Amino acid sequence: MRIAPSPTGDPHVGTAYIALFNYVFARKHGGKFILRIEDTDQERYTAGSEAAIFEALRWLGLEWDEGPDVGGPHGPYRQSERLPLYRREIQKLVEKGEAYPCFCTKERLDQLRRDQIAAKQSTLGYDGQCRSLSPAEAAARMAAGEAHVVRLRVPDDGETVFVDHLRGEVRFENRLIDDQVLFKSDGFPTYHLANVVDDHDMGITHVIRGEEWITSTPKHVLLYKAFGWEAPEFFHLGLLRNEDKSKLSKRKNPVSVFHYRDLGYLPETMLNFMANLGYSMGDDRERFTVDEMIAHFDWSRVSAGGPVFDQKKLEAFDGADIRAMSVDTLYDRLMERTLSRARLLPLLAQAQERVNRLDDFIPYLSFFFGGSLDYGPVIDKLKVKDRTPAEVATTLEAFAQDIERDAEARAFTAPALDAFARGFCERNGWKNKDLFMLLRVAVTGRTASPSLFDTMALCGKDRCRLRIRDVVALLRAQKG
RNA sequence: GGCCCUGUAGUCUAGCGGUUAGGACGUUGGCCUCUCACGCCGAAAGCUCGGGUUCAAGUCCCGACAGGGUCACCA
Repeated sequence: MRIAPSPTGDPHVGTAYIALFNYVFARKHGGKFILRIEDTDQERYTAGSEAAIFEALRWLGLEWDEGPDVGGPHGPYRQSERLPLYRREIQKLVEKGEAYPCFCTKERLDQLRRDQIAAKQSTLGYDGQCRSLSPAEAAARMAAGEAHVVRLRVPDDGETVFVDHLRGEVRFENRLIDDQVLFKSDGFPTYHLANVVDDHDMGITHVIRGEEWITSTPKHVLLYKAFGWEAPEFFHLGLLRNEDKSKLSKRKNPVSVFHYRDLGYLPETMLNFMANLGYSMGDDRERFTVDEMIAHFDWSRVSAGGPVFDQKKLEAFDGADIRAMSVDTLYDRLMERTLSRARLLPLLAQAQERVNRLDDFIPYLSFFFGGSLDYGPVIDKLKVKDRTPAEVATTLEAFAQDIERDAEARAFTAPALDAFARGFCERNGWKNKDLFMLLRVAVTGRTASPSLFDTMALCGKDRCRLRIRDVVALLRAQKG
């Protein structure tokens, strides 16, 4: 069993969801739960997100047996550190004729795609131009240093069948499967190659992943066959959804595990809630621990549909669990996370300059805690001179989105936010004053607060994002 | 659009040929109560549609429809 996230942003609840099922299944059968980092995409790689994945999974208590930080007999556990292995394996495939080098340029492929779309061709894909290159010619061109990728030679006829243990037999016609790129011209393997090679090398017997992978599974099966390896068992879990049933997304929902952690949801409740999204005990029990789930776990009780991630129900579960604690335990939990010394100290430093009595600290600092705010008292402050509410909403939304695209601002530190916000105003023709006040009101619900960017940094990205989202919705709901 | 997956109340689910279709969130009525919340009791709300198979179908088969995913030198 393994969970193999790629470090490309904040740790996603979908990753945690899949991890839960991998973890439970591994524990149930005494197998190993392996964490492997799939960092073969240099462009999307973001620093720090690997550590964030560790943090998120550990917060939930989903400890792995082998991984980059804990080691194990199958290391290394980062794909970027396994490059020689992929090179060796792809070489074997080429020698066997199961894969071939392809010298087609990006431009030619783009053009090919456009032509296919223009011709209303139902099946898009590579036309196989380099398939028939003689080994000698290919070798010569490679020796000349010509840029190339390596593709899998997918059979033209027949079909590839595999069993998904949640759905039964799934069949794909081979002629509809593209000659997948296995090795990129930048010297990195693609997901398909790295995944198959690693799963085999690490002795992965059961692949539990999201339904989004189901259409690439035949490619993987073909790859196992090309290598002459036995394929693992496959289980594709339904995808977590937004309320409108589309794949759970940052646009429409808080999807970072840290959002839930930082707003004070209980990790064990998160786990129980996610377990209910797809798993059922069979009786009417829905409140259970991970250990109970492990003891009970059976694939026949897992449903294949993609569940909506219902915040309301999570909230209800969390409330019930809070109520079930002794006040003593509640105190400990609160101090340990919400009112920890580490968290409080920087907040107190901010309040110290603005507060006169000890008792005023808590009310003053209130906006650093909790989730959504009541904008009733400051509703008028959400207006910006000469701009429509719709315009303001769009700008706020763009601001929140663009932060993610900025390598510095993404880290959400005060100086980075400051620089980013100023740049954002310049790019979008906004006065600093206008945007800053708007943000202040959105994030704090007040017109007076500590320095905006310190405040945002201290509130945390997820809390800010939630509130900005709230304000955007509020503005859109207003007419005009 | 091609291919693939899925289809029980608004949402998460139980059901695996014969049930008054069960539970939970949400919604809602009431009780409790100085208020709110909690708690307790109750209610409304569901088998996507159409064909088969069968004495009998939410349960099996086929088709339609709907939703989702996927068609990259991203994972």
